[in-house]
Amino acid sequence: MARPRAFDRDQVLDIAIEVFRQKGFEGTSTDDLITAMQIGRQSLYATFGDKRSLYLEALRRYNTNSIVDLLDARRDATSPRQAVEALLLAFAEQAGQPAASACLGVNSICEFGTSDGDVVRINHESGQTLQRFLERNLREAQQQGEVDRSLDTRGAAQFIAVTLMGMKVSARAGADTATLRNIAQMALRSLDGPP
Amino acid sequence: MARPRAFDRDQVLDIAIEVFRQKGFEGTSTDDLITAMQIGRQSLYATFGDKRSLYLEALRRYNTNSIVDLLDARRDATSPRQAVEALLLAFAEQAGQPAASACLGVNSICEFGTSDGDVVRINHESGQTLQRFLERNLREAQQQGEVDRSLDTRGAAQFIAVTLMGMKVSARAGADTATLRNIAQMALRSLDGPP
DNA sequence: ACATTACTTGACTATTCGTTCCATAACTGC
DNA sequence: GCAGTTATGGAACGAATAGTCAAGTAATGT
Repeated sequence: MARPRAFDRDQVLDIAIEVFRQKGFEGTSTDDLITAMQIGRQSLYATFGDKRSLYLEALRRYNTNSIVDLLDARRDATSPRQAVEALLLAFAEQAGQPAASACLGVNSICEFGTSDGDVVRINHESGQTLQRFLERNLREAQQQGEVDRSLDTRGAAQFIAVTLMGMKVSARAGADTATLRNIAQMALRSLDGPP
Repeated sequence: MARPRAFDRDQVLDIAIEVFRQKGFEGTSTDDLITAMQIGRQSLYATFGDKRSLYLEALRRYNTNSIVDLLDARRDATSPRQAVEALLLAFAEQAGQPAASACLGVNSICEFGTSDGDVVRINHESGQTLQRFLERNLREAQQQGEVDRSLDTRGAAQFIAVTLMGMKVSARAGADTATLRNIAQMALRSLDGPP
């Protein structure tokens, strides 16, 4: 019917994600974006609306993919506790690499706080997804006796999620895999019962 | 000798800190600064150099004060383990309040990563101070049998520090005091020995 | 009182910002 | 190949940006 796009939408969106991860929202100019994405200025505005819309879409996509990657790590786990362990350790492995880049979700929280309702909503949603996964696994692990029976699984799931955020900041500050792995293991200790 | 400043340097620096905490480095304009600080543009440049210098000085001062506040929470503690507990719980109390604002240190890590050497250095320094405090207390607590004897105190101290960072991001996302307190308590569980 | 010093004020520059306009190019269904 | 439709490229917009300049003003030591 009409002239088709000369670029793949998702492909250039992934590039935008990478730029935003490295420079943040305010730190990224539209010039940075079109240079990295290798598309014209007009194409950017026609395809994604304005800079803010592009950022929100990038954040949505990043969070979704991020959760998928995270949950994918548990595929070989043979027990619910192992699933949680695998998630944390796989993250340590990946985020500790020198070339690893920042978490767009954590960055957006730090940059916007609670001032931007859309950002809050997007992050809350993916936060809930992770929370549900952790809580379900911890409950099951509890039933199998893999974690302390007296543990509040909801609180424990929140704790694991917060540890993960701490690890993300740590990784952004340059922490290596060994350090992150150790932190993951320390967090897992708290799931055990009292002496 | 000559006309004295019409404003208190530290006082307006504290205001700059507050602005940077809320808006980040890139998100803060020099207009934002002089408006909030209530000083003239020239006074800002004459007193603090350029925007970046002001930011670095704000970060240095914030980190120093932040550590002091944090360590001050342990003054009533009667044991090394209690000191660590008091630190985490006092932070939960303070950061969970609705009016609490962001941690400039964590924000700077997220915004700059490892790209700005000065930022890295400043954060590293205060990170080390906290790390030393935690490690010393955990070692002493270990000697008194308050924490697991087989624990690697250095790794445990790193873990506590990372948990604290996670709590900071959590608080920035809007977590309340009760949630943060629970996370602190979960982290402390990991210091106990195995069942 | 006066000279010296330096703070203050506000205008100013040059650049960069996000966004839009417009003419042109490219593709599809007929 | 033509008409209709949409993508593209570049120029241009006003607003905002970080930083500077120069003239006026206030406080101090002598």
